[in-house]
Amino acid sequence: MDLHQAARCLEKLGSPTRLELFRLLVRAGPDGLAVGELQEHLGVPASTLSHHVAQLVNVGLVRQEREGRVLRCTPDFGLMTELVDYLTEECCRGVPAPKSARRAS
Amino acid sequence: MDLHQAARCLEKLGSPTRLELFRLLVRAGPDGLAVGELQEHLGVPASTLSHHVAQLVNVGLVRQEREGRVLRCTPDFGLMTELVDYLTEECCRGVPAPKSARRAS
DNA sequence: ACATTAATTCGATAATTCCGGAAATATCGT
DNA sequence: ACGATATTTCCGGAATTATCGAATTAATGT
Repeated sequence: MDLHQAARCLEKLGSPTRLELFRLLVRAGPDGLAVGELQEHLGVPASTLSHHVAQLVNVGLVRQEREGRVLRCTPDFGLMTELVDYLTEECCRGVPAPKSARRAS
Repeated sequence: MDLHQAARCLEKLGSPTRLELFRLLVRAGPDGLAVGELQEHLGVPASTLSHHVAQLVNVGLVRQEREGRVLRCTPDFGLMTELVDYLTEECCRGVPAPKSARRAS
């Protein structure tokens, strides 16, 4: 994860609607949620929601898989973890490396 | 840290310029950096930079303290850590708590 | 008071994002 | 083929954000 990818991910998570959307997916179990289910939870018009979902898919934080008429959305835990790791490593401690607890890749 | 505060912070970090700016402050030691020093590193016009800094100050991720003619900027490690913790807790694991409780809960 | 340096605010323009209804596409059941 | 459901794409307007030169405020030294 480099700075530009991190910024793109942060930008997309930096909207209340999209952050909540992503949080719903994370908490929704391994099957994730269909777009329609997201819509019920979030209460935004279909086209608007579609735009938000597309942006998260675009940066890779959400994956979509067709299942009949339904598009099932699942979060990419790996990418999200990379993002959090980047923030922890690059933006949370003053000194380059505190010599202890250096476990991340 | 609630969802809306997290979204506001993420939004402001979600710009390459501001993310690099914040990263510079984090890595700059306890005295942080003056706005002018940031400008040298980032190479962006003074007024543009001032807006970016102001946005980070606005959400509380950066503090400013006057020191003579110079405005010294320092990152708020506490808030940044809260943000990372929020993401870890709310957006990184599918199940509410993975049974083997980690340290803070 | 004046000049100098540091940084912000102003003002105007350009670019981007957000939103949502209407139309289009995809899939399924009959 | 037709109708129903799920979702996206298209389109345009409204709102927001980005950019940066010029003017302005703040602090210091002479």
